Amino acid sequence: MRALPPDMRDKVMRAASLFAEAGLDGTKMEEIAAATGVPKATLYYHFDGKEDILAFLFREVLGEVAGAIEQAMRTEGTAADRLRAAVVAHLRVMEAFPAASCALQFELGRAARIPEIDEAIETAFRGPIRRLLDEGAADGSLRAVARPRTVAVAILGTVTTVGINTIGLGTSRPLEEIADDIMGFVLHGVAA
Amino acid sequence: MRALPPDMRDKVMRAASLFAEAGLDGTKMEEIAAATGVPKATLYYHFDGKEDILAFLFREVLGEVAGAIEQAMRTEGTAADRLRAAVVAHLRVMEAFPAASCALQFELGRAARIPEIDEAIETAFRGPIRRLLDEGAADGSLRAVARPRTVAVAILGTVTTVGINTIGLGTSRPLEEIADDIMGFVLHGVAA
Amino acid sequence: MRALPPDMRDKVMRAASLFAEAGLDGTKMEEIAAATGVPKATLYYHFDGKEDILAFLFREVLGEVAGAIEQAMRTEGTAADRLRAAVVAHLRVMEAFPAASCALQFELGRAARIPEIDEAIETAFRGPIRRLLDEGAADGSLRAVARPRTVAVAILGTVTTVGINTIGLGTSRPLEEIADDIMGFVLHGVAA
Amino acid sequence: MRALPPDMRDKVMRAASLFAEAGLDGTKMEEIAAATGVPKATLYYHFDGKEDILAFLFREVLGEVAGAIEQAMRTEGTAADRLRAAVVAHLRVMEAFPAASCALQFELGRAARIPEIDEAIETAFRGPIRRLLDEGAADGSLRAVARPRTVAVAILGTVTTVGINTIGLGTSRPLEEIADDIMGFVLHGVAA
DNA sequence: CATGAATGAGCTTTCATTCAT
DNA sequence: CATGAATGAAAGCTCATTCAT
Repeated sequence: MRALPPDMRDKVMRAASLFAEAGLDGTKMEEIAAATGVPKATLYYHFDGKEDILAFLFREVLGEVAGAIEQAMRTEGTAADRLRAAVVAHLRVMEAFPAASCALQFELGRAARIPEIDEAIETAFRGPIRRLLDEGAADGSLRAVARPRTVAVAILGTVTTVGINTIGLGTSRPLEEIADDIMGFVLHGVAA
Repeated sequence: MRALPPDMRDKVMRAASLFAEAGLDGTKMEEIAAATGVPKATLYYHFDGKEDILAFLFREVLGEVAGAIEQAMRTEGTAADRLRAAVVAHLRVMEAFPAASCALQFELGRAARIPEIDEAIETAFRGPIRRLLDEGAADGSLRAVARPRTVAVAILGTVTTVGINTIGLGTSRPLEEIADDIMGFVLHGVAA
Repeated sequence: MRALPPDMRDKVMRAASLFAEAGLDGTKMEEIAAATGVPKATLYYHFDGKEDILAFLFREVLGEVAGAIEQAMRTEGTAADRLRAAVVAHLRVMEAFPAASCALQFELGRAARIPEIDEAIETAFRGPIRRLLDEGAADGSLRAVARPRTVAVAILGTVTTVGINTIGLGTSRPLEEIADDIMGFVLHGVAA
Repeated sequence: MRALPPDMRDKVMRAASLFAEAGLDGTKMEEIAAATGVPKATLYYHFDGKEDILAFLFREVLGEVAGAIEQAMRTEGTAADRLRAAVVAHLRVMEAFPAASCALQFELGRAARIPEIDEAIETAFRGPIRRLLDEGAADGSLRAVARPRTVAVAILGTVTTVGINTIGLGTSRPLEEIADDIMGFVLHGVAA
């Protein structure tokens, strides 16, 4: 993949909804060309192929998420507060790039096999969350859990699944409300 | 899809890992024929096509899950106890059919669009869990939540995400231990 | 390449003139399909690709030549007589399959790199001619040459070059006459 | 094609081996650019296209051959002597430009269709040889043949075929020795 | 019932070529 | 003059699906 001209990035981002709708294999280069306004051959000039375009989209979204969560983690307050901020940040990215987020979620199964992507997920999500769990155990705002990695995965699963089920599929509820639902569950569980 | 000869079911189940690895589009009929030992044309005699084979696999797994969860729900004990039993039952099916479970998870994005499948997921998962939440609120073992559907989705997301991350990807930890992790999170959250 | 149905062989032979006209790269599968009456996909069912079709044609022609020359070599008479018979046999094959012979000649440069083809040429041409040179030295009808392989190559070059320049390019002179010209040169050279 | 800068000629000659290896169609402009060190677009600035580059190479080699043979023909001695000198000159050019000579030979089938090239071949090879045959008949060093054109073609076929089979394919035997083999055959044939 | 053989319909990818700078 | 960037126009090949036996 070559360095992209500045305007190309935005054009290519428009392909996200295609991947979200139809997946990698279901999306034809012709369609990407039509949706982005970039001729097929030009896409091949800049990218190594369809898969490379999808990987680019993933990198962009994961980068956004990583940035947003990182920023949330620099917030004042207890670890619990910052966990909420991180969840909100994550949801906000899903709101800003709904199509790409859906694509990421739907292709995640396959995407997670690509080491580069898995690493990016670790960096963007699991790592920060795990750190928050540690800090929360220290500052007393969260309880110490036996397996932080598993819990981080659980939180990630909760946020993305609920996120896709609401934001991703067009149900436009206020983002804060969704965050409340998620945080209620994530913090207190369902026990009485 | 015609009624299957008894040995065919087992043969066709062997195709699950192909779908799990490569997805619907990435799996060729030729490969299914090779993996199952059933000639391509014979598959077409019994099934309507590739998609029909995948749907068959999904139906099988979802049927198993539905059965297992239903059975768990008839257990003695509080709603919280039965929730645990349901989660264990779900994980047990994932353990019994890892490839098909992965396939289901990975193709879920697209699969959820097929009404028949979405309905099956509602019947097998979300419905029972929601009922348990209601019963728990009644018997005092679970707290009353504002949006039971969202919480059901969150629990489902937790179980499947953690499940795929452990069972699906080959990490063979004892199932009870994984269930403990999940239930700790689902019941009590991460708040101190 | 699968075993060909009997009628397919003849149909595919019709592609020879395309290769003769335009070469391997200049001949499109679509054109082969049109010329043979066999659908593109069916060609791919039987052959591994364009190159495999050309290789098939070569094998057929080289097989014919090998057979014809071998038969000529079993003729009565001196080695010189049999050399003439071999040349005539070779020319007769060129006359029977002019297009394929041209294709073979024109693609020979590249074809000769394929070991299988080079071996076939050795078997069909160079070997028999070399044997004739030996036998001629023995029976006194030909002179003993220092490098039989080089002379065999020279004879081959003479026959094919003259053959292509006459038969291959449509000049329809009687074959015996061409053979006379060639044999006059091959036997006696141009010295006074 | 524009007038070439002096260093360009040598750079472009380096493309000969590509054409020899893969032929006109099998050689990509990108590869020519890489092999010559001249950017693709710059090649297009100087040449009309790929074919024009190949034609340039042919013209260069054929020019060399024509010059060498012409010079050989101005030699003292009988026509037979000069025929030998011409063959040696031809072989010497093949030795000096092996790749381009191979390319010429391999693309000859197609090249011969281009009138300009065919004319060049007539001028460089066939014409001079025919003239020698005439002169030889006159000075008594060669015999009078019925069809001088056919014999010229035969000699040309002999020289190029043997040449490619020895020089072209890397067998580095002394050139004079090869010439001896060829002349032995060309002058005296293989009759006892 | 089961299946080997055949094919229609596309899709990705490649590349020669152009052109603005 | 020289060239990096861009693209129109194919073409090779694949694969789901059909059907005669």
